[in-house]
Amino acid sequence: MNTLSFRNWQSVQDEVRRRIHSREWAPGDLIPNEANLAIEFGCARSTVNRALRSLAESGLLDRRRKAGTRVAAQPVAKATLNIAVIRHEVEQHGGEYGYQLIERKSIVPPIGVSGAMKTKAKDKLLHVRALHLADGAAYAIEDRWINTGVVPDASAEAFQSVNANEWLMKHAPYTHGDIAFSAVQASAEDAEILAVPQQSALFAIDRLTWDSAESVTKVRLLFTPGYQLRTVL
Amino acid sequence: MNTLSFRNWQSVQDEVRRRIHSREWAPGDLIPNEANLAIEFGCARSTVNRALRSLAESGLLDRRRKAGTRVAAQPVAKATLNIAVIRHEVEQHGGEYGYQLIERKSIVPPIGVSGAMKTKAKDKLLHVRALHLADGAAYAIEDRWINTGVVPDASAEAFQSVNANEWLMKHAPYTHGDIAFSAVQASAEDAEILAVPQQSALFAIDRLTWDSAESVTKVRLLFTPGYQLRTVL
DNA sequence: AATGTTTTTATGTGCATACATAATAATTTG
DNA sequence: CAAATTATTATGTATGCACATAAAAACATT
Repeated sequence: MNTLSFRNWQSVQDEVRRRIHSREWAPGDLIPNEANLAIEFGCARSTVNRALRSLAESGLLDRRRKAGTRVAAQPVAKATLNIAVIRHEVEQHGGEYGYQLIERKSIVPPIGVSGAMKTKAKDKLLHVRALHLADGAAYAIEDRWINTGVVPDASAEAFQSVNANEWLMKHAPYTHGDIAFSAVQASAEDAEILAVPQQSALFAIDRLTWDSAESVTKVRLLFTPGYQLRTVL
Repeated sequence: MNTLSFRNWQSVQDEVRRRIHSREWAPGDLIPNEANLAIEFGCARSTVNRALRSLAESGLLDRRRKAGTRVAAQPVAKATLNIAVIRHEVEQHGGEYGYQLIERKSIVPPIGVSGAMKTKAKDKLLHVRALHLADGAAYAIEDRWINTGVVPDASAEAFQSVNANEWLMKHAPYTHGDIAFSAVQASAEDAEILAVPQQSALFAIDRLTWDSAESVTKVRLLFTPGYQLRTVL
């Protein structure tokens, strides 16, 4: 075994990847510890650490103190999606972005919404419905609830020409959120707005964002048939 | 300005997060450089680097050499999805996992499939269709093509009791892949197999994995209505 | 044998220092 | 004045060392 020299963490990572891929280190196997790998690779332990940590983050390795590092038995495919701003998404595909407000009013939301947003059942929320267009054609319907208790400025905004997503991005900070993807059938109204057959399968993104313990906004985006959300593994 | 002491990278990260969240550092703003932050925080530059690098990875900061670090104007919501093994997904929800082979044969695929998999148009591929069950009820249909040129062992496997995904995980390494999510209408056949109304909106996951320049497998999973893929931001 | 305690060990992190690299800014040159 | 050249600067990374921490393993105790 000639002590080849891997002088940077990327090449160490590549070498580890290669060994896993070639089954030299099979799924479930315990691999040598950092100190030994450092000796073998002719670099500092911190360099090995950097490489292994990065691989662990991407799900290829499982690491535990004292227990050591092993090749993930089930490389849980971690796909990182970039939930882009719709404007950018449209423009990136060479289309011209358009926006159209459908409805905007302050009302008491259905119990499901106030429940999810943890607002008082009788509190009014700002309801905004709008249409996103690509080259003049419908692209996605947005149905949004805004917690004006948390974002009072929203009450003064018409959302006539500014879309709510971009406005909120600038004016309302959030700490975390959850997001869900699903497939839903187009309602009669949705189908008409999107100009697609009734019962069409629409791709839905539901997002709920929070500022600490308070909800900021809840939004559902319904995309026209054919929409795909893609990423790499 | 009292020099508070942040002795670990997590707390530095928290403090940076706080400043961004409080708009002390607004979206688009250039923040102080690592060296100065290190002085202010009373820690080493490498600690600051660790914190900022991590924030950049999660999309909250944009960093460029010499240009410095700025708060992302559009915190591109990066959602990391864990595309779990179906068995685990079912079992995690407290269900009993079941598997059922529908069809398995070696045939010349449609031109769309050989094109996507970059195999010769006349080469046969192994086509496997199967059903994943949760508590005896249909959960998802799997429609898969396996490149037996790359995974010859698959020809000898019946996939009668072992599902193809788990078998491939163990026997076929891959270097990368792409994945796409979409909504599709159930075909008559799919609807029957899944025992759902025709034209139901189904959530579809299409995955294509590669071993260097050669495709390993192409699979489409169609989930029963109501399926949601969730994650946090 | 079951329980609690101590040791051991591999990863996790912090620090000081040095140098690499990319990209901008300043300067020189034609 | 435009183009090519040379600083300058902020991030990126490698290294050696020290110590922290989680968890397994060994040991002692009841």
